[in-house]
Amino acid sequence: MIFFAVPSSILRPKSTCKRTYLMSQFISLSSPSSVQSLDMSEENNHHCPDYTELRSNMQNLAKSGGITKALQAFRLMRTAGPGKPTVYDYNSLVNCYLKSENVCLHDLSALYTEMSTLGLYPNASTFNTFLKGLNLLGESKIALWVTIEMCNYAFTPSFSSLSNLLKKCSDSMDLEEAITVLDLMMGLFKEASNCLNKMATDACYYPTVRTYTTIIKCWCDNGRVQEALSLLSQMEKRGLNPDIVTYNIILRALSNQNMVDEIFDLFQTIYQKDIPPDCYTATALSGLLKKGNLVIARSLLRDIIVTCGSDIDVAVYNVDLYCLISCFKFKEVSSLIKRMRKKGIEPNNITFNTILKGFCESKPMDEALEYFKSLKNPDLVSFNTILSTACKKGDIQMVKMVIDLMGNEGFELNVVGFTCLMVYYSNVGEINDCLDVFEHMISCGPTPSMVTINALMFGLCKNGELEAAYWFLCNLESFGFLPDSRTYKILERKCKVEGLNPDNRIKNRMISILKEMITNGHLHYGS
DNA sequence: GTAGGGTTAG
Repeated sequence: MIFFAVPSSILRPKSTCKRTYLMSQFISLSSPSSVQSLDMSEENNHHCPDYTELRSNMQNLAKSGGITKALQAFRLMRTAGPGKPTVYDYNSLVNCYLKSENVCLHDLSALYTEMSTLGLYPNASTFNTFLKGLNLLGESKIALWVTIEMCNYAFTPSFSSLSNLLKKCSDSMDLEEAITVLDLMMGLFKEASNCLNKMATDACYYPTVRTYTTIIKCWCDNGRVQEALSLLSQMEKRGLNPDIVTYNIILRALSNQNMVDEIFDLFQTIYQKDIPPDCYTATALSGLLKKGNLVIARSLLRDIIVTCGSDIDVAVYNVDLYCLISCFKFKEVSSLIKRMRKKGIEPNNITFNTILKGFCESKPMDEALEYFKSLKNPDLVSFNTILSTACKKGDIQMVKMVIDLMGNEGFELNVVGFTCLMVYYSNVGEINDCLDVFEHMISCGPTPSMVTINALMFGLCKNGELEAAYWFLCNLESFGFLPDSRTYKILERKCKVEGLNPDNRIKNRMISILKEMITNGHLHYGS
């Protein structure tokens, strides 16, 4: 609710939005036992506010700037059930307070203290929200303290928030503080290589193949394959020979990014060095399959399976199965399963879910559902697979049925399920309901992922809400998210379709939108 | 007893 206050206001009329059957169903699914009777005041003895009502009351009090009453309302939320209020509620409290016209350091400090009093464990958004408030107040010294506290909690401040802080410190000639911020900015980017260099100069801590591999994995997981490759050559220069584990990690990253030439080079190196590939080498190719490079992936996979001989495990069979299904070779699926069992390898849930996905993508819905019902132990991924298909097809009856079924089987919607629902709503043009789902995630969890963010970005663009999409992109960081390459691509593509120059379009639109938001009192910070 | 790797859903 709070997170999306601005774009919602762009999209919606002032009247309250409708709650569909589906919305109430999944909200009750995500917080099944949170509704309890509670007296709010003596005059209101017969009224029993639920969690949503308590939260809304707390938010309104915080927005009006009455910090004492807002904190009382926040504490009252404890009566709404175990685990309440959540850290999301707490972040919402702080965010609402920042929207009031009475923001002062004393109150902000009282709010910070409340976190430890109630034993709440902060998340990255908690710190980003406080930093936003301190930025608003121009309190750079305290902002630096909060940033260090954020690092102590093992969260990483964004580069731009550090950059902003650095500017503030430099402007006020706080040289010592500016150097501290600069130091923090340099851990973000140079920590790993500095650490390696320091280790290399000290014989006692000389980095090993495993040390390098650990860091290479970190780079790969963050999509920084080029850095990973340069680290690979650095370790070789230092006389450390990468082994199959190192190569598998790099191969997986290359495969995920569809870097075919580099994959061939890597295989050439592996074979030249006479390092035999293993099961992990085979499964590292799944990214290539997902990118549609079926012929190359299958040929490499075949070679590996021949080399591995009888050592292949269930994961390799699953990737092989993925190949068959991607090539629509359903008739060969049962013989593969038979081969697995003959070798004493029992198919697992991943095997069945891979087949289910195949049914969902290339068979009529009733056949997919039939296969789903035949599963002995469907897990959350099975449910999400069928839910995703129903959502993509815009089949509301099926969506309802799957959600009801999940509830009956004791499964709660996770971030993937919620994202599927957002996709459904944006596909059928119900962008307000899509926003409702997103607001629900922000307020009550589960925490949205970058896939969720991009699904929303896609939904906004698809429904012609470019202004909201630009606003959303430009404000992501303030709320603890960093746009990835896909986020930008979605906007770029939309601009191309409309024959617009993305740079000018974004720039001009943003200026006018921000001006309008400031005029209307929606935006209180940054610019 | 001690460091690093994979396959299914958004």
